[in-house]
Amino acid sequence: MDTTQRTDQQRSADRRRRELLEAADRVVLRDGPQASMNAIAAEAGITKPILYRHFGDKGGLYAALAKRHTDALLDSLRAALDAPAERRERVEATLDTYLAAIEARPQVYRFLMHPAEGGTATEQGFDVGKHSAPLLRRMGEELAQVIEDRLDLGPESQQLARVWGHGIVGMMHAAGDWWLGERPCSRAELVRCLADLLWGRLAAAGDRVGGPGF
Amino acid sequence: MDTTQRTDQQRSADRRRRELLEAADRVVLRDGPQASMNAIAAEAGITKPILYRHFGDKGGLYAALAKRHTDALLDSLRAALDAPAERRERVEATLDTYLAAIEARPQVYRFLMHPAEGGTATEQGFDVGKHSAPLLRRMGEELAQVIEDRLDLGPESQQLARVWGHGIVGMMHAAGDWWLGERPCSRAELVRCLADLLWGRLAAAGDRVGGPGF
DNA sequence: CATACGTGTTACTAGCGGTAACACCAGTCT
DNA sequence: AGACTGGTGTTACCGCTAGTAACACGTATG
Repeated sequence: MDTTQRTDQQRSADRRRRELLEAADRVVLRDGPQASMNAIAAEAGITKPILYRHFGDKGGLYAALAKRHTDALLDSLRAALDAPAERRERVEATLDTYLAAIEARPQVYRFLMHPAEGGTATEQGFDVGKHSAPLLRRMGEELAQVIEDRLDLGPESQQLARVWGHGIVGMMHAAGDWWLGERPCSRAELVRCLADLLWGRLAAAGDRVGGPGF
Repeated sequence: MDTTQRTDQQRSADRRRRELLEAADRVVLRDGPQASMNAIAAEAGITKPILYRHFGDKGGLYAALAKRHTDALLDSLRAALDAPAERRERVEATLDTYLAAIEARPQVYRFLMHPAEGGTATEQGFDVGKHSAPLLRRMGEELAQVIEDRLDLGPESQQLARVWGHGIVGMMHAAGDWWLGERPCSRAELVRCLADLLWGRLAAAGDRVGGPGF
């Protein structure tokens, strides 16, 4: 039970864990969020109980899987957000990075957004949104932090930043989801439209003739 | 098999259908989206096969259920959107209506947003967002229509309106979801923050001292 | 009376998430 | 050597789900 041995064991366990996650990744990429534990175990060349020993339950496995992808996406978003350019350019780069990511791997994106939580009715309480889409929450919080750090918003700075963070992320997400399904325009056009919205063109637009205006 | 009799039968079937939907509503309100067909049948005082004869499968029942609530919510939103007031007031009223609805019945809201699609792996294709949240899509499309009808947005009017419709709905949804979970402020404050965002305060805000600005 | 039909049931299948119980194989202590 | 311990793996099972086949009752029509 000396240190070296325990390190070896831990390393071995970690490697196994990574292998299992990669197998799970392949299956989820193939079958979508309904991938069964049986299928994942088979893909990894083992049987179910091993999965359960490593990840506790299906939620644990899915959380581990989601964390990998979420971390990766957040890294690219941070890079776009931190680039040395002026505000509008950076906003557009961030939007474009997100949209490029969901465009490149729609199955992964779908898995992250709709984890399809549990079959046997665990969790009874109606804690809305608690387990819904951790990726959206994390993106919202990160963006809120960036906004609060860099913008001067007066006394209610923190509250505004958090609302805006989650709001902007939601805007990006919903628009991206719709765009991915219908492909009504190019990615660049979508980015420009969204940036225009954030830049207040909605308030600035004139009423159409004959109506009371929106 | 004359016309009168067939009408009678159809009316009877429709009434039964409505009763079943109301029972399903109660169960979903109590158990959340994981409500089982067994539980719904028991609540309605009948057994499973009858449910399947009426709705085909679980997806069919859920779709019928979702349509009722979606229609009701969209009606209130339309009312707020059509009220005789100026643009900003109307936007705020619409936001507030939506937020009040999800605040009043979080279980219904959650059911509408996360239908928890099927246990046995139906649908193999990776049609992202197709089955995800029909409510969001419908709200986005309706808002897009209103925007296009009433605002003068120049040559790319239609495209801008659709992007904005889905984007604004997504913003409202994500912010609402987060707000419902954390309750960081009052509903009125949230509405004001979101309206500020739509009114371009993000672009207008000054940089914080010492940083390059967001 | 028989025949069709709508309404309801029981009893079942196949598959899911999750677990208990057992087998094997390494290294360690006496 | 021989017992003992801990990690890795298995088979076989439980309780649950969605969904279905097959059968039973009541009721109008020929």
